[in-house]
Amino acid sequence: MAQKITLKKIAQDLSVSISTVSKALRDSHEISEERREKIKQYAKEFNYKPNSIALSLKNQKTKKIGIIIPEIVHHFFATVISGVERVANQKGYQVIITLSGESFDKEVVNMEMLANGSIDGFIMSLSKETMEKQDFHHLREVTNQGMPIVMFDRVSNDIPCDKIIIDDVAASHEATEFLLRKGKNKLGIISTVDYVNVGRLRSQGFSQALQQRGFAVEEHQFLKIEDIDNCEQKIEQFIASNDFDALVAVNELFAVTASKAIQKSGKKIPEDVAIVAFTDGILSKYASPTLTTIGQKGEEMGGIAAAKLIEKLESSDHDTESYETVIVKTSLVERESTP
Amino acid sequence: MAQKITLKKIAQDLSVSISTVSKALRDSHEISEERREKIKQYAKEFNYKPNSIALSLKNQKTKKIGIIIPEIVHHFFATVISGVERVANQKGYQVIITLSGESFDKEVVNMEMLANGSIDGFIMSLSKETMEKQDFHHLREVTNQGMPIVMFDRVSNDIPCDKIIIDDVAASHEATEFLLRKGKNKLGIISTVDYVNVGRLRSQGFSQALQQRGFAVEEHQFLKIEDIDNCEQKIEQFIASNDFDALVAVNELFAVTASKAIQKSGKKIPEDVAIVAFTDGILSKYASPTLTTIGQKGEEMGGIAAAKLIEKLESSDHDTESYETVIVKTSLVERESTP
DNA sequence: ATATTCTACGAAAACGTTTTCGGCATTTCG
DNA sequence: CGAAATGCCGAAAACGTTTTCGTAGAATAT
Repeated sequence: MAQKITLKKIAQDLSVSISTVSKALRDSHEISEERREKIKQYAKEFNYKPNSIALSLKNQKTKKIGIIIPEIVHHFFATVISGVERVANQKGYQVIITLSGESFDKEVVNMEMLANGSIDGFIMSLSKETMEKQDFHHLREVTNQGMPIVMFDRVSNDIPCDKIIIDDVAASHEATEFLLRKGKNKLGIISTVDYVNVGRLRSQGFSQALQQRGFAVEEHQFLKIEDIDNCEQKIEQFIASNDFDALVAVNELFAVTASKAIQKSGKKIPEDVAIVAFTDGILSKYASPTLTTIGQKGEEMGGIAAAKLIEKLESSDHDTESYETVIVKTSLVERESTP
Repeated sequence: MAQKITLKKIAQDLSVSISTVSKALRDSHEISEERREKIKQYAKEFNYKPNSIALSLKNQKTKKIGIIIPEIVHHFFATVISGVERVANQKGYQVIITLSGESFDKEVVNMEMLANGSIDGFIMSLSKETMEKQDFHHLREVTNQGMPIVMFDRVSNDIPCDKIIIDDVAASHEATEFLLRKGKNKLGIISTVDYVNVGRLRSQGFSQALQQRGFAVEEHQFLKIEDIDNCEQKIEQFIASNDFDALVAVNELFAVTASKAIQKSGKKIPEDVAIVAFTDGILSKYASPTLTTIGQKGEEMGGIAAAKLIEKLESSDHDTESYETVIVKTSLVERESTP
């Protein structure tokens, strides 16, 4: 009903000019105290709030951050968003989210839609398809226009920008070493296909730890899963055809699926087979048995990403072009799935 | 590096007027074919895309939808967002997300920030604090300005707007009846405090089903949890001090916590105690045993919410003021926690 | 030849701000 | 008393679009 109130309307109603109203509301000493008060009171009464679109156009800043992630229903990504939102909001920024659904095309389209003035900068994690194609022209286009990007988790070395990652190799190394120290010596890893960098790097850390301790590393110890939806069969087979006494899984889902398969086969966790999973999410906490995990601290990563982006946005534009890669420490959370 | 290209720049470079460029790019027959082609080619070469902020200001439409939810790390809310995003994107809209963190104040602030021109309409679920306070002035302010709201899940009857909910009473009734049919007759429910409407309604459905079958309904059968963080102790105590053979839980977390407590006490699921949980999320699917649930279809709810909102936004403004409440059918997903 | 209709383009307004500049009226200073 | 300074306000530009309107010249019709 009540029309949106603008400076113009206030100006008309009070028979002054628009500039006078604007100045009064911004407490300019150019306006006499009497007028200033009258205008401010009127504005308050009608609940005037400056139109943010107009401000964006004027200032060439939107105070909005664009996020592009593969899926929001993955707990890790949800925690990252949560972290981004927290620090962004606190610094007066808002967050626009789009989902690539692991599709390259959708990632490109969403990126283009956001890049046309809707936002000041990006925070993103690449889709699986993008990782596979290694096609980053859309990112390059955006950075060429001077719009900053901060990448996290699934990043590309081809793009110069700030990056927030965990040291996947080191974390996987640590997890593997942890299992070895517990006396396990027949290890396997359930990972993703190699073009997903986190999968490749975690496999690498696994191998490193074994070799360093003088263990052989053979192909049959690696399961690389492409499609998360029907991983069950592959995992069961992987377990049945090997005599593992410990497993590393690159995500919770693989871990809990493996856990169930192991228990179904009559073996005990952690006595017969121990498990360590990446991503300390809700599943690990509530599975039976609960899972020892490598906490990825998504909330923290999101917070750092937002802080870095905003810092770049608010620095006196492009004085120096330097990019940083922040490595967030992981933390091993011990639960029931390891001795 | 390369500056953002605008109509003005194209016009300068090609020595024509801004309006000519605009018309040419929109394929106006007012411009000669020769010029039109030249301009279009130039625009394409420099990858011109109209500035969306300027368009928003001009058209008084942002093509953006604002979402306010309590938390994003709750799987149900994540699925809703996923649904909203899907249909919004498909219809050319983008999605801005803010989180209330169950806080009234943050809900109000976020709402005010978004209402100043940033978006065309809201999709939201109320924070717990807002439900408790029953203070909806911020919603009323927004609707008074003619901005449409669609509420889902946690809604208020005091606000005239479209609503997307499940029939909590009926669903809870159905779940309870299901347990009774399985021969269970000592039932309990683990719910939230009453000011959260879903908790109250689900308790109500539970009672109804029991009464309809001639069972007594006593207070000791109800556990109402306020704080989700340390629900464990309360649930254990609830189970220990009652001799239930079946439980209804209003969310997955309560259910799996109860499940663990029951198993710890040496009882078997579902033989000794059966469990039905609300919200068919990831936890139910992977818990041990897997949980029979009432699927809430968050993705679908989100999709419907977005469709309804966009329909309202694109209808010839305010011809009729009619509001609809859509009740999304729930579906009982049988798994191992019931016989 | 004059009047009318096209064709093809540009000027300008509008969306809602902020800010620079200029100017009138009054006061202060020399 | 004249000049400079000050207080207070409005006009206008700018951000990037789209769209309405006007118009100059050419083509057509009378």
